[in-house]
Amino acid sequence: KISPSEAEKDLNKNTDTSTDNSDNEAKEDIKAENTTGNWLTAKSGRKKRCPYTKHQTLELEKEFLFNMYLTRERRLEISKSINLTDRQVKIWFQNRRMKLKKMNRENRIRELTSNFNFT
Amino acid sequence: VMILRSRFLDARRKRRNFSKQATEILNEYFYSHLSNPYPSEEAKEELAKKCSITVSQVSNWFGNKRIRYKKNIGKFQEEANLYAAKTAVTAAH
DNA sequence: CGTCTATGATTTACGACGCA
DNA sequence: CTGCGTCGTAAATCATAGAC
Repeated sequence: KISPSEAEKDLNKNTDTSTDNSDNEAKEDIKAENTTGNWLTAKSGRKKRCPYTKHQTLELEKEFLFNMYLTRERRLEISKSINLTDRQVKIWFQNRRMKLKKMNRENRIRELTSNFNFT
Repeated sequence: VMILRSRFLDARRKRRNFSKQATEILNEYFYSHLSNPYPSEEAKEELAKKCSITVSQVSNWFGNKRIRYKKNIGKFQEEANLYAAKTAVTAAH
């Protein structure tokens, strides 16, 4: 439960305890280099985000409507038909499922709120 | 009732900038945790409550803030100093 | 009032971790 | 070990509130 993505943060983590009391003075040095911690470490070698065309999105969306999860075969067909790599299609479906989950969460809350206000 | 209902539902559709107080609270947290501005899920919930926004909105805000701050630290220097001073006072007492 | 820029939200792409 | 699942995020991009 505590685990969620702590790993990545651990990499950037610093000892907060040292920050609290700190013996100032040398602060300037520390500050200049470290105030921002390492969290701004850029991710290396990542592919630049490339917005998909309307056609690609539409096809993906249609397929998602048919099934939220893809078989390897289907994934291959689709990626080929819309000119995306199969990795991109895999990731698109993962992201799409997360989006759906988020939408459901919001709808649930909204409904509760509506009832509270109007019934 | 239905009118009020639809009004409420519509209101939610348009994006509004957050209130000044909300932005204040978010910035205070951001600048007082500048070395690691990644609130935990619990912290996000608390911030969401204090700001009267959703946890998702808190996440969006931090995501945007981190990347925009990083992209142009200079532009945020004044703001950073302002909140640093403010939290210093708070901490002082 | 019309231009723009700042701001909140959404879309790609991963890394870290999980499980079978 | 492979391989695909979720989760949280970076970074780019979108949409348009709002400042000017």
